[in-house]
Amino acid sequence: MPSRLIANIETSGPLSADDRRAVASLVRGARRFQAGDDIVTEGQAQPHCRVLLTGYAFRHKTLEDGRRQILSFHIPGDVCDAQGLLLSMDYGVTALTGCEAGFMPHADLEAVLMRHPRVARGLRRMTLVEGAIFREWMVGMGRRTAYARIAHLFCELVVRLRAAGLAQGDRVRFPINQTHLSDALGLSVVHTNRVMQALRRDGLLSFRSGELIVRDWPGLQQAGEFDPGYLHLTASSS
Amino acid sequence: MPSRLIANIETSGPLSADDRRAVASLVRGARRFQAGDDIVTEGQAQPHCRVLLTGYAFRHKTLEDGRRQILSFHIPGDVCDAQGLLLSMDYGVTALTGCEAGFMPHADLEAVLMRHPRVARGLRRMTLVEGAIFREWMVGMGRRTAYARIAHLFCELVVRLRAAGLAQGDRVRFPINQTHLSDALGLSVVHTNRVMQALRRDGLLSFRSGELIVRDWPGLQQAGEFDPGYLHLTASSS
DNA sequence: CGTGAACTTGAGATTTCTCAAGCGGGGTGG
DNA sequence: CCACCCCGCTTGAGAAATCTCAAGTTCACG
Repeated sequence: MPSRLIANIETSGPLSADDRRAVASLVRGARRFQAGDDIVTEGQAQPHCRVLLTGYAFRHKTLEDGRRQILSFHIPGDVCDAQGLLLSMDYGVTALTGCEAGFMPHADLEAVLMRHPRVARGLRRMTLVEGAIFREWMVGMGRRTAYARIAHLFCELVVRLRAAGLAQGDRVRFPINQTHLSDALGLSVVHTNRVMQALRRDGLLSFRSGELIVRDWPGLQQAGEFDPGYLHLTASSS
Repeated sequence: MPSRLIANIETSGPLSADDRRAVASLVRGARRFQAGDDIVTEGQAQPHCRVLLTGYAFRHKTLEDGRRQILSFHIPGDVCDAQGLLLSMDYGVTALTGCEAGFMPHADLEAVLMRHPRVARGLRRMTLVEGAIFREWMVGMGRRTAYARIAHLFCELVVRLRAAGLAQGDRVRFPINQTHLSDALGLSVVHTNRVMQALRRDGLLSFRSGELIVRDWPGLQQAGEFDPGYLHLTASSS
């Protein structure tokens, strides 16, 4: 069932049939969520980790006065709250589309980590890649203009979705709106809107109702100073 | 020797004498670095991970045109490049003061992770806390003003250094200058300077030649919207 | 046909940046 | 011992990026 999760784990090296079986039986009870539902609520402890099976979601931290920072976007095969295994949850995860998420009971997960070192290593690698993406976002928010930041995010999404086989050529269906975009990039909606217009005007992309079409891939990469290395999509290590 | 590292690992639960011995014999050859030296060079693969034993350091990504983003500050007991074990290094680590760093050969580290689950869990927890700090910085850069961002960073440093026993009451010796500060917070040096003056004027802190004195701790926390939860300093889990 | 969400526009206010220069102390060569 | 120099801090002033508020538009949907 959780074949995308298994594929993710295997980027750090192939699993044995037994490893795969262990992961498969670890993931239970797929539950459906509607767009906008909380999959994981900020601050609330859970006895299991959630794995996204289908659909999209995003992680966020929300301040008291409503300011929100989106921390990452999740695609099928991502573990939403690996953090919950050892730490309290300091962020929430919300469904971006209707989606299905399975869960992995913490105790069982611990047992698998213990008995299946290749699985443990794969999950470790996934956590590290996640950290690498956080760092790249930090560079964007700290040191890139709005124009470059938006271009960069779109490059990242396109590359990730392509790698997961969820893109159709230069076209990607990814249902984020300009509010999500602003919250992910630390911009106001108005400014995001204006910069998006500039990106369109410059012929780099089209974007409407959740569908992104890349019109000029080299141009978009250049505008976003995008180098996909940090996504560590190739199976090899250093 | 690497007692601070062991203490860090133990926040996720006590180690056995055997575990501790394993960690101790894993860490080799302390090497000295001068302030400004690269401890880990961006993009360069290494056969070992570096552990900071004494002194301070910081992680950063540097773009071609010189823009730099500081990603985190390291204190004794931190592993600088756990990432290198499984992924190529997409950031560099530079000494902030003269410091000593030991190394843990990757192969030996893998072996310890395999044979000492409590150590593995401790390191896993350390990686997760690191991620939590990244996320909090993202919130700062995306959604907080310069004033709050600076206050927040100082709160974080004070709390971490206190927890490590490296603070003297409300006084903390931490040798960063305003350039480091700007690069960590995504600000220009000029603006950082002006906001620092405002923080002093408001009676929240004093800061000169690498020494920070907190003058009004509740005020500083409030100004930075600081809640230490994300640092996960208490030993317990969720 | 009415409604709401998302997108767009205008205009003025703020924040933050850039450039350019001056200041001050510690270290060094003469 | 002094002059000089460099680094980090500070200041001024104008420019650019980005934000806020407020309103208008579009489009899908019931």
